[in-house]
Amino acid sequence: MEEVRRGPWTTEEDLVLNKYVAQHGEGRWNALARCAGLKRTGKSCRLRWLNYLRPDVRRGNITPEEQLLILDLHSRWGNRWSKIAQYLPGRTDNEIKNYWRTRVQKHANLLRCDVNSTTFKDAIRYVWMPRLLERIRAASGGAAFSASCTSPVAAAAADPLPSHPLKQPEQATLGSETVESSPSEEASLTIPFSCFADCHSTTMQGWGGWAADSLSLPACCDEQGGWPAGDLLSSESLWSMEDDWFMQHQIQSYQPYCSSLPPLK
DNA sequence: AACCGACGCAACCGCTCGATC
DNA sequence: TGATCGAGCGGTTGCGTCGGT
Repeated sequence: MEEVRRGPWTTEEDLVLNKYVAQHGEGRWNALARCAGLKRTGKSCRLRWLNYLRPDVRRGNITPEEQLLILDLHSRWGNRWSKIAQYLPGRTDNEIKNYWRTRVQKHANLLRCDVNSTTFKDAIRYVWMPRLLERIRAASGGAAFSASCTSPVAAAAADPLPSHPLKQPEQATLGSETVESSPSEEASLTIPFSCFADCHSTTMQGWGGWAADSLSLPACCDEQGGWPAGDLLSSESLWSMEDDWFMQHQIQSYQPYCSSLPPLK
């Protein structure tokens, strides 16, 4: 029994795997590993291909549009990374999972609340996501979104304030492809990748900059590490951390979208 | 320049599920 | 119907990098 290689893949191994998949296609990974002469497990080959070698894998920072989508889909489905990844072309479940753990959970820690707590979910929904919408809208000038977006997220980003005619399409769409959806769960989900592409050139600094400013506010937390007592949105501390424009428009504009979401599981 | 801790990402591990026999 | 195997998923780990001291 030949020893199985572990650890980082070499360039040579990548070339072999690439060549073999190009010639024979994906699947039957154990057999592939054997036939290609790779001293790796089938699992390892599959993972390397899906997460790194696939030609359509996207690299670089998660864009604000992608962040918004991740937050939205995670609020619906939880840690269903592969399912979430289906709606972010070129992004892998591993990448999204890493993003969540490194960025989102970090902010939950900074706020000293559990990432699964209602408090943090509310913060995401009523503070973080509206801020993302604001940033996306500012970066795109609004026009890029309004042309092609049909998702609630995109509609909320594209529509002039304060009205948001939220659409309820029958099926979810992935770019030009239709994605199978169960009516009860995903009926209102249409993902605007065409408009995402429009906005990719406006990639911002990412999570660490402005998001930290808007969420990492220990002063908002009480001594137990939670938000101050009372309703999150009416908290004086929370109000004071956002600018007037956001308070007057963003939350108002976003709430119809939030209320249109299917119940969280 | 050296050290050190935090961070981010690639890769691994254990488990589940479905197909096949 | 149970055993086996391949594939996929979510959680976890290990290591390289980078910034601060």
